[in-house]
Amino acid sequence: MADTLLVSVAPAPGSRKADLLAASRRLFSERGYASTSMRDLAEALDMRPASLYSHYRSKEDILWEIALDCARAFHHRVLPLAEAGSPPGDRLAAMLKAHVEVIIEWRDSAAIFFREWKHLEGQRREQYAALIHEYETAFVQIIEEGITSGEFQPLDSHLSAYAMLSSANWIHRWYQPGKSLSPEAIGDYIASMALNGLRNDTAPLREAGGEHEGKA
Amino acid sequence: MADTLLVSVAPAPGSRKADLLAASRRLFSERGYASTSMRDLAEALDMRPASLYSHYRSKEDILWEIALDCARAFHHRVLPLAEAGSPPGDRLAAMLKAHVEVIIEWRDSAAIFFREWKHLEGQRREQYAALIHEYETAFVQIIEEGITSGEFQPLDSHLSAYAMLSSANWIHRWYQPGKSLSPEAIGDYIASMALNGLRNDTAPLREAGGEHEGKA
DNA sequence: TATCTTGCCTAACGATCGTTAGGTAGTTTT
DNA sequence: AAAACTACCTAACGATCGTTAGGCAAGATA
Repeated sequence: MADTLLVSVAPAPGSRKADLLAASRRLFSERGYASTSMRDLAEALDMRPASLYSHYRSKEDILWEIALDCARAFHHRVLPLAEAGSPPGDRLAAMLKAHVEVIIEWRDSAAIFFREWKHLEGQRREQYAALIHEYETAFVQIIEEGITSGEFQPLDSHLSAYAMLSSANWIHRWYQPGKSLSPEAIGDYIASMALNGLRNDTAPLREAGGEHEGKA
Repeated sequence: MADTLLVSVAPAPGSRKADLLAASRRLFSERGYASTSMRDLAEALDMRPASLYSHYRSKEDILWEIALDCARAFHHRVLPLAEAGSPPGDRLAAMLKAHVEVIIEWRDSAAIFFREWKHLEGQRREQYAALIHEYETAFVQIIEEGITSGEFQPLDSHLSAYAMLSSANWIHRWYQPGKSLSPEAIGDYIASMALNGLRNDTAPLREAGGEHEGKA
């Protein structure tokens, strides 16, 4: 659909433009887009604010490039895994694991993929919302496949997809490279929890799903 | 610890101050704190910007009150459920369900509990971070109880707690009253997914937990 | 050598920000 | 009836915002 958006045009590594992108990713992610001024970015790069406009025509142009970069990573590395021929559970686990790895690898801009893109305006915002919707739909569809085949419980597919993606999307809040588990181990945990839950299957089973249970 | 922070001093319902809080909750949640100006708030209430200062001494004072209100709801309605005498799995399910219900009931300020509090400064920010940490720790501890008793799999307790809270914290992004499921049903889904996972237990079992599985 | 381009600079524009000073009409308290 | 308080107002302050105009030195190109 919006595939032309996803063709990479990354600046040369080590160039001043790449430095600007890196600093923007970090500051937008830490403080938020609205709370990061062009003067903040300039200071981080030891430049004058006006000089930034030699590389980008506006603050929103920077956000747009960062947001697209991150969307590219998710689309290119996760979505192809939806199409393998294995059972839905295996494919979903692989997708979740790849999703987690992208989040960790793109730590600084993952927050932008989830949050800060809302500061885009007009057509860009609509295009980006479509990219995100397309991405989420891949998870919804594979869950529906699994429900149809009987491999998954007949839960609400949208709610399930949002729940498992959300559980991954918070990683950038607490992940610390070196101190936390490896990206692969975290991916395995998240995938396992989404598919098998926290409960130990060898313990006495309980009824699944949901009626009420003693609400105040 | 910071219990005095959690004593409610809510303004009378229907008062102008309550209107201001409601408008602030909605706008801070929709656009973010930094992108909402005092003039925006004034316009939403059909007032002049300066008049807001008859009710609050600063913009941050408004954020602080909203953030505390929301923290109160979580602490008062969820944490007591951690202390019942039932098995960890049952208590955790009840806590998650209550957590979801608070998120939905406090839809407009839940985003502030999770995100916008970072715009608090100095001592307030530290106090609020402590409140959130205290809240999360209750989930971590009950998971550790369940692991010790053998009811839960021996997964990382912090990671598990963050993952299940996160899966709930995204609800405010898509929940639409009337159109979505009831808060109770969503709470049951989230709790069931966290404990039992998506996979149907009557289907052929797979190994749980986490080693690697054929990464590219 | 002459011209063009690149990447930075100084200076400043107009808009918008949170906030304050000072006033006024209506209500409540003394 | 006098005083005090409440909830709003007009006007404006200084700071900061994204951005632009115009210049200048160094390297690339002709």
